[in-house]
Amino acid sequence: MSGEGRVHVTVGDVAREAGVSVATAARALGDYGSVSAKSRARVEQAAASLGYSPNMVARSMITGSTKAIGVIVADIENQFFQRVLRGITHITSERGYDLVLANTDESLDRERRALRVMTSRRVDGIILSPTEVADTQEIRAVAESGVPIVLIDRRLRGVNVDSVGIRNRGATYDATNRLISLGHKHIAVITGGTAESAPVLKNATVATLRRLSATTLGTRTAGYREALEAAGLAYRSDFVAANGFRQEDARAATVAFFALPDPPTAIIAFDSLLSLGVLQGLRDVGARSPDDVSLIGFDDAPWAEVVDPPLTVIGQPTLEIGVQAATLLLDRLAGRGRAHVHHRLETTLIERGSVGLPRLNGVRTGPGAGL
Amino acid sequence: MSGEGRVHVTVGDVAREAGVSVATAARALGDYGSVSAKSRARVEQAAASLGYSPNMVARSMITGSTKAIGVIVADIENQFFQRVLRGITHITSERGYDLVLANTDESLDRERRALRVMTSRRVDGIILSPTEVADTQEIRAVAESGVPIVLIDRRLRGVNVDSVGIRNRGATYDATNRLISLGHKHIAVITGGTAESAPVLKNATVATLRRLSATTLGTRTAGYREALEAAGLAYRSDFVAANGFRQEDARAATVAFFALPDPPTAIIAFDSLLSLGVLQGLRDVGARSPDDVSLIGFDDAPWAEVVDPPLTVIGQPTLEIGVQAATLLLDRLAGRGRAHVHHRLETTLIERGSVGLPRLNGVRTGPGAGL
DNA sequence: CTGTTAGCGCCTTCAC
DNA sequence: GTGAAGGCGCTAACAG
Repeated sequence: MSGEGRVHVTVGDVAREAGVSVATAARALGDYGSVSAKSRARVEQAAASLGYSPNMVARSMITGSTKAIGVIVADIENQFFQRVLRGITHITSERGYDLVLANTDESLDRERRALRVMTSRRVDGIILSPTEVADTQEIRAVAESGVPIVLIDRRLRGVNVDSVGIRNRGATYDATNRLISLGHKHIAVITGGTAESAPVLKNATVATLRRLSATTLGTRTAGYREALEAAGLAYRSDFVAANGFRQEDARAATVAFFALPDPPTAIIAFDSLLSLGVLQGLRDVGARSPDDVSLIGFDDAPWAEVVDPPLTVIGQPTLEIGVQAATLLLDRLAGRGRAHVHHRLETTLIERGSVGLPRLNGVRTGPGAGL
Repeated sequence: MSGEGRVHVTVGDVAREAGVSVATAARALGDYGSVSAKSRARVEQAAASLGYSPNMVARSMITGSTKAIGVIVADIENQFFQRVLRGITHITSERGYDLVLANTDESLDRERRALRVMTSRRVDGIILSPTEVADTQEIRAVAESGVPIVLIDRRLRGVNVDSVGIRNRGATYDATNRLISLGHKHIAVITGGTAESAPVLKNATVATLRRLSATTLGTRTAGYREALEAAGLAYRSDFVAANGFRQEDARAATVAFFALPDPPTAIIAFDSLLSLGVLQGLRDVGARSPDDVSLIGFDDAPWAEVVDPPLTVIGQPTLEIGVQAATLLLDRLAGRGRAHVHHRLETTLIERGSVGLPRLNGVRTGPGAGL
């Protein structure tokens, strides 16, 4: 066994050692109230010699604040959330808050559990990237219980909390448009949606998609559809893949696209992991980008520049999303209460080498030169 | 403002509502002791109608266990730690533990702070990836205070705690050997070390490197040096880059290699982010892999297969490292105390397209065919 | 500036 | 099986 079970030094111990009262010791140790320089010195010395470590759980109990922020992400392995996480820690660690982390893997059930964990741990606030089919009921309940929540990436209709994300519809609208302007008429999207959302993403009307904007995917799909419509291009549900958000799923979807009698000449992938899957799928079927298909990914990953071909992407200010989310939350905790806000940050189309003219009957054609 | 400041329902409230004593309510709610089915039902119903949420901080205070694990990683943005984290959550969430996360960015000071945070929060155990120049003093103190610690990735001499990592020396030894067998004589490494460790990594003897195996980098460098020695190849300190662990640093180091009168014909990068930097640096100087230089990366990233060229890597069982670390820790918490162990997992050289014959005077030569 | 006292919400004896 | 009382370590209020 490992020692005789953790015995901690308390303020009382320090006080005794320093020859002062618990209150004075606590004041010096907790850095509040006023303590004479002399007492403070004695307490600090006693604390050091005894190896005192403040007990945050006791402190939290009395102050009602844990100085902890709950972070619930949909997928830890996604580049996007890692950068966001870093943005969050930048702010929180600077302001003396620690993080309790939970991963939902896009599972609604785990999201609920995570929410309960955070409530139970009495975190001071929560930063949450809701799953696509979020349980607004539970989120709303937590928010109403008085724990500030900031949603990232996704916004939820009917839930009155802050949110930070990007202009999803505009981003895909612009990207789709870029492809259309090059002459592409057969543009497919890999949404990353799962079995639950697939029917909606594939068959709902644009109006419905926009209304159900609980989902990032819905909104992005809407932007794509709208660009198609604006250009008078036909929409085909078989060009919308929604078979999962993992790399392998995107790979399979890509292969499936090329099994179609008339494969798409361009593909937009809704996140960086999916882009990777498309690249693999392309290899599987022996297609080359941009010669055979143009490809636009979402999220500028560190590898985007060195893949073959260098990937054209819709860049999101990921770090900034985290920074803003944390700032919003901590400001609210600091009492600077105000109406709830929804920050929509801008994206940038970063053009590299994966977009070109459409290939028609084996010949590349189009109104202008490639990118 | 957001409501009148979080008022929580307590066991007392539930007890009153259910018409039982606090003790009985607490027993039903906390699921311990024995409660009649009837009381339990009434308590549960009262809890549900009141929206009771157990207060973990109060519970922790009395039980002495927070059911929380502190995870301290060196770099959240590194692929390696993300996978490890996922491995950890697999196990911990299943066994009812939550995670408190801290990032050190390879800063010793932040590592100390993180350790203090974890102590203060009274986490039940800690999983830590120590910085290269770890403060064994502080880590040892925490371990001796009775909080179990499991080290990941890196092992620390003189600190008596569990650790999980890979056979670092063997991995680089084998990789270097592979290159040597193809005829490479000028092999460089990008260690990712920083200014502090650079002099040691570049100039220490192999024996010293092995002894100071606090560091992964030291051990990896030792493996590289030993392979060189075994083959009778000269060691050159200007072939060892230790100018930082960021992508940009590796890029700069690569460019610097090619400014040498006789650039290396092969490069080994010590982690996946560094590999990416090398790839960029290669582009900067207009060198192609594997024609101009062979490249071996560390850690099989999701993008390794689709970069140009597909990257040959030393694959680590990252997920498994997390799983084993968490399992080790929780088993120890469960009282299954035993001697401290050091798990060294095996790596695999995954050969793809970035390794070939060395280029000599503009002509590729070597004993065999390329990979 | 300092000390005393009460109590945060829960679990744990200890009686009954 | 149930209830009453005590206390985990700390801070908040109030006197001095």
